[in-house]
Amino acid sequence: MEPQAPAACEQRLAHCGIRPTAQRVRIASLLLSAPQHLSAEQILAQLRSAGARISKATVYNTLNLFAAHGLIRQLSVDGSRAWFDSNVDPHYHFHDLESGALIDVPVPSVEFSRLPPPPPGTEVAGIDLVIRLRKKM
Amino acid sequence: MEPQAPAACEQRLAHCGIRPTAQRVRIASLLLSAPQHLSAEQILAQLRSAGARISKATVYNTLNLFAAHGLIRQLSVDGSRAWFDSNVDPHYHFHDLESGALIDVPVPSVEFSRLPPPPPGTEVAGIDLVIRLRKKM
DNA sequence: TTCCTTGCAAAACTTTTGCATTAAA
DNA sequence: TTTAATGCAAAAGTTTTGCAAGGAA
Repeated sequence: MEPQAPAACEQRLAHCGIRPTAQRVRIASLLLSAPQHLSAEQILAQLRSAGARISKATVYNTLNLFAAHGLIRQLSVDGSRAWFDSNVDPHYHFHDLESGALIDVPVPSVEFSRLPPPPPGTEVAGIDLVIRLRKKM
Repeated sequence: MEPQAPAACEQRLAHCGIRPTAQRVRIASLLLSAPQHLSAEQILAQLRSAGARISKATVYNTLNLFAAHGLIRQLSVDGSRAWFDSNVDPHYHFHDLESGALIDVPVPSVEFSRLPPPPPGTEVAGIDLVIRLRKKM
C-alpha cells in the first residue's frame, strides 16, 4: 500500500492543531493512505521494517491523539485489542470470525426502519454495527 | 439481586455437560439470576464479599466455559475489558458513554429494512448493534 | 484410583505513564 | 530559549497458563 504523500499529511495534521513531527507524519502517512484497520502493534512493525525510528509509546500516544482529533476512529470489535480505522466517515463493519478481517460496510447498504428511543435525558451519539461472518457450509 | 436457586443452576449446568462444582454453581447462581452485564472482576468481588472461596483463575476459566456452552455471552463494548451478558437470547445494547452502563435493547425494537449481502462464501453468524448514548443537552 | 477442577503465582499481552533526552517553533 | 514530543523502561490492567493440591466419580 502506497503511503500518502508526507506533505499532505503534514498539512492535515497542522490543520488539526497537531504539531507535525516526523513520527506523527509517518503514522499518518501509513494509516491515512487508504481506508484500513490496523492495530498499534501492526503500525509499529510496519514503520520499523520500513526503517523508521519510533517507539511503542509514541505509536500509542499518537493514535490516541489522532483519535481525539477525529482523524481516526478506535474500534472495539473483539476483546483482544484496539483497531484503528482510518475511515472516520459513518459506516459499519463485517467481521470475519475465522480470519479476524474487518470489512467496511457503507451506510447506505444498511437501513433501519425502526430504532428504539434513547432513554430519557440521553441522545444517540453513534451506532456501531458489526455483522459477524462465518464460512458458508 | 437475589441469586438464582443453586439447585436450578446445578441442573442447568449438568444439562450442558458441565460438572456442577461449588464455584461454578455460585457463579451461575449470581450471573443467571437476572439479565445483567458483569465483568470478571465484579463477579470475583461479589462472590468473595458474599463469603465464597474462589480464585480469579477459576472465575475466568468458568466464564469462558459458560460462554463456550452458550450459557452466557461475552461482549466487546469498550476496549477496556470483557463484559459477560447473562442474556443469551438475541438482543442489542445501549451503551451510556458517561456511566459505562449497558442496557438491553430487545430485538423487536430494531428493524432492518436493508442489510448488505454477506461476501461470497460467507454467511451471517450474528449481528452486534451498540447504540452509544450521551447526555442530552 | 482416575480424572477433572481449583488456587496460587507467574507469565503473557495490551496499553499507559514517569522521566530524562531530543526535537520543534 | 521555551515548550512540547520522543524513547525507554517500568508500571498498570486484564486475561491466560503451569503446576501442585484438592475434590468428585
